[in-house]
Amino acid sequence: MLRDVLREPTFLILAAVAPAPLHGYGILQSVDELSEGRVRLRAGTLYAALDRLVGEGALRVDREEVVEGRLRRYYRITAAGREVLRCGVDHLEANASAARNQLARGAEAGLA
Amino acid sequence: MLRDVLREPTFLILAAVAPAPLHGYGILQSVDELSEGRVRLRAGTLYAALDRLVGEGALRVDREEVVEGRLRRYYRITAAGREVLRCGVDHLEANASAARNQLARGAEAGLA
DNA sequence: GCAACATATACCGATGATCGGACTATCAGG
DNA sequence: CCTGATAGTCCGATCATCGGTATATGTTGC
Repeated sequence: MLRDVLREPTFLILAAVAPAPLHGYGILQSVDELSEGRVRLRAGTLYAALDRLVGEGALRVDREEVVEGRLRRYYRITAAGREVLRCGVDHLEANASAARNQLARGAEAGLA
Repeated sequence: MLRDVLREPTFLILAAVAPAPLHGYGILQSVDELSEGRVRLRAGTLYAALDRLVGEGALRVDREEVVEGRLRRYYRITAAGREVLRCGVDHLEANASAARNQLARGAEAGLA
């Protein structure tokens, strides 16, 4: 379970797949919604990250379908992947609250 | 004010300098504390990031002192830098709460 | 006397996630 | 016809970060 850092795209990919198995293109859209348009995943980033996450055991391929002549590959989050994501959430919140506190201390001091 | 992404080290550096001007080595220690030991900045990362942030106008050199024969260069956060950090905090919190929600939806569905 | 450690900054090559785009393919709508 | 949505694949480029080295001084401990 040795994860150094979850970058934003990777973090959001895991979050997108957390509720239910989802295919690549669906993840693309889900990440867009989850981040309220702040993050637009590149196809290259997505499929590379997907391969990486499967390799690390955070995701696994659930099933493949062909819908209207187009392949859909569904990815499912693993127990390890959920743990990584949970850890990442805690991490993010800790950083956010620490930074918020630091900003408040600066404002108090009347810093530029 | 076009900031694509704040990576964790950069984010924490800004947070460290937010309350008051601080010199490089002090930032190193502050980041360590702020992140509760989760993040250990490399010297290379720090001084490169510092130069970059000054170049971007998020920080500026406040003053230089010589203490016990050693140079201390103090960095001060700018108004733009505070804005970048504030923006980053919101961003982080939004991502964290979205991911938390997704995890809850997965748990509800009894996903592995 | 000397090793080890804290303080403080600087430089450099390697790594790897992400970016930015191109490519293939099908189907719907104007 | 052409655009846009859907769906996946591949590839070179970028650049923040990593990991380590170098330089210097002061302090602590054996």
